[in-house]
This record gives sequence, structure tokens and C-alpha cells, in this order.
Amino acid sequence: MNLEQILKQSTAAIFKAEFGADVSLDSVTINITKKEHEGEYTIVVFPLTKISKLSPEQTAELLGNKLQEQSGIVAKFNVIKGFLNLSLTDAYWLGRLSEIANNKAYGTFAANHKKVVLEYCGPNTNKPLHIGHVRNMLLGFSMSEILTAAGYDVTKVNIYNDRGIAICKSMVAYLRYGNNSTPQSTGIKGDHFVGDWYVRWNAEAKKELETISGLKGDFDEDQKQTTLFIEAQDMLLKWEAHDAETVALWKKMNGWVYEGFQQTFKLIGADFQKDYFESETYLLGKDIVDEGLQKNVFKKRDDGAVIVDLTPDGLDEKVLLRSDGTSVYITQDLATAQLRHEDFNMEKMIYVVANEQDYHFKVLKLALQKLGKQWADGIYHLSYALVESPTGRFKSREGKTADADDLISEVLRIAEEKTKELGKIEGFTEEEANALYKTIGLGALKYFVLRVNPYKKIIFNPEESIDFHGHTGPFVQYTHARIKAIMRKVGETPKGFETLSGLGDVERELIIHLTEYENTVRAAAEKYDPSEIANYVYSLAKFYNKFYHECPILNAATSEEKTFRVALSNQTGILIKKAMKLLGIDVPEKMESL
RNA sequence: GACCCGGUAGCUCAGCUGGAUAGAGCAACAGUUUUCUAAACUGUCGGUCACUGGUUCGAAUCCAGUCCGGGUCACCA
Repeated sequence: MNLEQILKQSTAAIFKAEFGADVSLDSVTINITKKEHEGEYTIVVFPLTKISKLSPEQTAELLGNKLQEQSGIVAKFNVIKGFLNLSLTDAYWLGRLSEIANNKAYGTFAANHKKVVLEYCGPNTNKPLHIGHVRNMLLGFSMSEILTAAGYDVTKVNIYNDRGIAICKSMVAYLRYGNNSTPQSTGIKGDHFVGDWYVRWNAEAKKELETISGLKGDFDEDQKQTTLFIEAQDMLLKWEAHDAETVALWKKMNGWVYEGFQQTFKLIGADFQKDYFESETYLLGKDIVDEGLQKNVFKKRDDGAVIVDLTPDGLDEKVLLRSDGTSVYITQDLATAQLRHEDFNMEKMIYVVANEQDYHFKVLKLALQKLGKQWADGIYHLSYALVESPTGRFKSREGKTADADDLISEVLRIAEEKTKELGKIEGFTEEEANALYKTIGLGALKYFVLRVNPYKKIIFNPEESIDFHGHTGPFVQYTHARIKAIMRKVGETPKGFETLSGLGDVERELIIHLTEYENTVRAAAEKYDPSEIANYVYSLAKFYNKFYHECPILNAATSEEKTFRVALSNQTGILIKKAMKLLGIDVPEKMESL
């Protein structure tokens, strides 16, 4: 049982004994004591005065005395207005540290045998990954780590939007202007190669438009008049008719794209246990629409389109099948959801998708629920906001800065530059140095993205690049490397500090923070929010650095104190590593020669 | 027009199941290295928590309205 529970129950028991009244545990609020006051935990007694019929001060005084007498862990207390500040005994805190140090699995919860399918990334195959995918991948990967730590059985899946008019445009441009070039022959990464043809198609279409008169000035509309568009549309029809040559070209070009994506996934640390392809699911969904019609939850409109009426739920009527009987976007999503349910029989199905699709996922979930699919209750849309430049939304035409690969190589370059500036790693082999640049560079990028709450947009200024000091990934990594340096000097972790007395404030603060880790993992899992972990690990590192500066570790006054401080350092290092792993961030053993 | 999400220090963000004098980082300024890694630490400066009203012992936090920014409301994906 955690401390908060103990304090709440003790409080309730005391109120029962003193006033014969039942106090609900929820009405007892316990906070961490503000640092300007003495104590570690604070019970807010205002809500309890209704029962005690005493002033806040008297109530707090009484509760404090009883807790001190009965709990065995309260060393002293003070009362300020309605706040009862408790100081727990050193023995209690040392016991907690010892408990954590002896539990290798601390912070990972027992398997709950609940399956989670987590979809993330979801790229289109006609263009390379951009900064939005980066946020997506980091969130998705981190969430899977967090949920796994929370006891879930997580399967990561990707969905490739590998068909449609867009990829056909790339194909048309390639056929027209490609001269059988390949990523190999040009030295261009596969996804960029195909993306370049997509860009070329657009450029050529615009050129062609200049020769056409009577346009509306709206590219989406006007493009339909170009021969390029007609060719692309024709390509799409041929693809849908399984035309051998078209399918072969499509496979070849998508193959290049997957090779390119794979490199980026590997670099950034994204992986998937199963891939879904829209080309294999886009025709599915009619069955589920039929099911809805039979169950009378979907309706056929006079024009033949099938709709679901969500006006009772505050949404609109939504078309699920076109009047000509063909699928729309949501049709296949309904089917894919059903398919995944059959594939995995999961408890939860998480979609990491940008907040532009909030409405879409509301509809998806509601439609499935109306069909009586209980598993639809487990659908969760992990919605995240866009990454924007200071001038607004990143447009692909703004080029370089929005591209995922460029962003990554830029941050790796900066990591190398900054590391070299510090001049601490002369003794590293080239291999070690490169590994460190990668660890730090990716750490900076990942932390930068993950520390922000998913539903808040991220403002990223490419001009200013990503920081390596302060509230950043490298700061946390540095702290870890620092601890490891100490541990290397100590060798074996010595034991036997539990009887130490006279904990310093900074030491106590650090232990308290270690004990908060488990709650943080739980909260991050419940809220689907990696930023909980990011902010936690930052303050952990901050507390540690403060401790490091104030307290000699290897040169501590007594051997018992040294043992304690080493153990405290070691445990902090372990939790930094664990927490960073939940973010998908590696921590280096060394950031300096020696 | 309707709905959804944001608005906290010059900048980037915490805090939001109501609790004490609203916290970090960056930037700026001043310090700390004969002692375990200065990618660190300490201090100074910096706030009408968008605005107005309400709820109550107490509101950045909850409610209503207003303003600003973004998004969505396709037989597009």
C-alpha cells in the first residue's frame, strides 16, 4: 500500500474513533508539501472541519497528534491554517529506498493479460515522412513502452495508405520523366525518390495549367483538366482492375518507399509487429455496412447511400457507403477495426492519429458501438496536435525543415558539434563517439517532442534548433552518465544504510521523488500521456544534480553515509534509465573520457 | 453558423480530479571548478494565469458568456 493510502485510511480511522463519522477517502486530499514549509506531505483539513466541528487549526492539530501517536511513521508535524504538514521519520524513507532498491521490477506492473493493439505512424506511400510523423512515431512507440510497463500486452501495428490517386501521380510522373532511374542509380533514399516524382507531378501539372484557359483558380478543381490528371486517374482505374503492368510498377515504387521508411524507422526506433495495407482493406467494409442495415442502426437513404444518423449524439449524419455502392474512408476503417478485433481480440485499440481526425474517430467508435460491438468501448484515439513553425503550420513546400530525415540528421549534426565543442571525449573511439552523437541527438529530439502534452501543439523553430541544456534530453542523459561514472568507481554496490540517521533535506527530497515513479507510470498509462514521464524524469535528474553538488558521495564523512549515497545514486540512475526507456530514449554510460 | 482543442513570465512549457506566496527551462545579469563529469549548480530579473461574471472557507484549476489562435462539420483520405 502506498503512503497516500496509508495516510488517508489512518485519517479516516481517526475520524471514526474521535467523531464516530465515516470519512470517504476521496475527501482527504494529500499533497506534497510546498518547499517553503517544513514537512513532506500535507493533509488539507478544510473538508474535514464539517465533521470535526472544530476550527481548521484545531482539526489539524488533533489529527496531527493522533497520526504521530498511531502511525509510527510520522516524526513530527506542523500546522499552518488548515494545512497539516507531516514529516515522516528517516527510518521510513530509508525503508522505502531499500524496498525500491531490492525490487528490480519496481515501476513495472504485473501482467494483466489485457491485449492492446496500438496503431501508429500511418504514412502515405507517395511522400517521405515529415515532422508530424515524427511526433506520431515518438508518441506511439513511447505509449507502447508505457502500457507494457503498466502490465498490458501491446501489439504495435502500422497502416500504410499505399493506394489511391496520390501514388498514381508519382507513378505517372515517373513513367513520363523517370527514364528508368532508381533510388540506387540516383543515390536517393527510396521514399524521397518516390516523393520527388509526386512533387514533379504537381510542378508539371501547374505548368500544364498555364496553357489552359477558363480556370477557377482552385488547384484541386483545375487539375482535373490536365492530361497528367487524366493519366493518373486512368492509372488508378487500371490498378483497381489489377492491370499487371500497373500493379508491377506500383509494387516496385512502393517497395522503394518501404525500404526508405525502414531506414527511418530503424534510426528513430519505431517498430511494428504487423503491417496493414489499405490496398488490402479498401474493399472491405460492405459486410459491416450490411450488418448495420440488418440491425437497423444504419439507414439507406433515398439516393442509395448508406448513412448512420449520429444527430442524437450531437454529431451529424455520416455517409458510410456511397450511392454507387463504393466505400468511403470510414467504411474501410470500420472493417479494419473489425478485422483487428478478429486478429487479436484486444481489450483496447489505440489509434495514434493527428487531431484533425478527432471527428472521424468519434464517428468510428460510435458507429461500432451502435452495431453492438462491445469491444468498440476500448477504442481510444490518441489525438495529438500539429507541430508548427513560429509562422504557422509546416507546409511540405516549406521544404527541408519539415522532413523527418532532414530533421534527424540536423539534430545529429548539432549533437556532434556541441559534443566536440565541449572537448570531453577525446579518448573515445570513432565508433563510440558516433554512437554518443546519435544517442544525444536523438535524445534531444525525442525529449523535445515528448515533453509536451500530446493535445498541445508544438512550436518548433528550425532557426533556433533544439537545445541541449536545461530541460532537455541531454540534461537527463548527462545525469545518468554522471551517476554511472560514480558507480564505475565504486564497483559493487555496498549494502547496509538502513540504520542511518539524519537525512539531509536534499537526500530526502530525492528519495521521495524515487517513490513517485510508480504513480507516474500509472498516470502516464491512464492518461495516454508520455509527457508525464518526461516531466518526471527531468525533475528526478534535477533533484539528483542538486544532491550531487551538495553532498559528497565517494568522500562522505562516514562509510554508512557513503553507502547510502551510493545506493541513492545507483537507484536514481536505474530509474532514469527505466523512465527514459519508456520514452524510447537511450542513456549513455559515459559522456566523457576517463 | 455549429461543434472540438488551445490561450499561464520576452520565448518554450509544467501545474488543471479546486488548496498555502502560480513553478521550470531558455534568454539577460551575477556567482560556483586544488573535492565524485561545469551538457552541472546557486542567485537576481521577469506574472492582470486572455477577459468578464458566477459557484465557495478557498479558483490558473469548476460553470456561463466574450475575445484571440487552430481544427472539424465531404458520396476526400
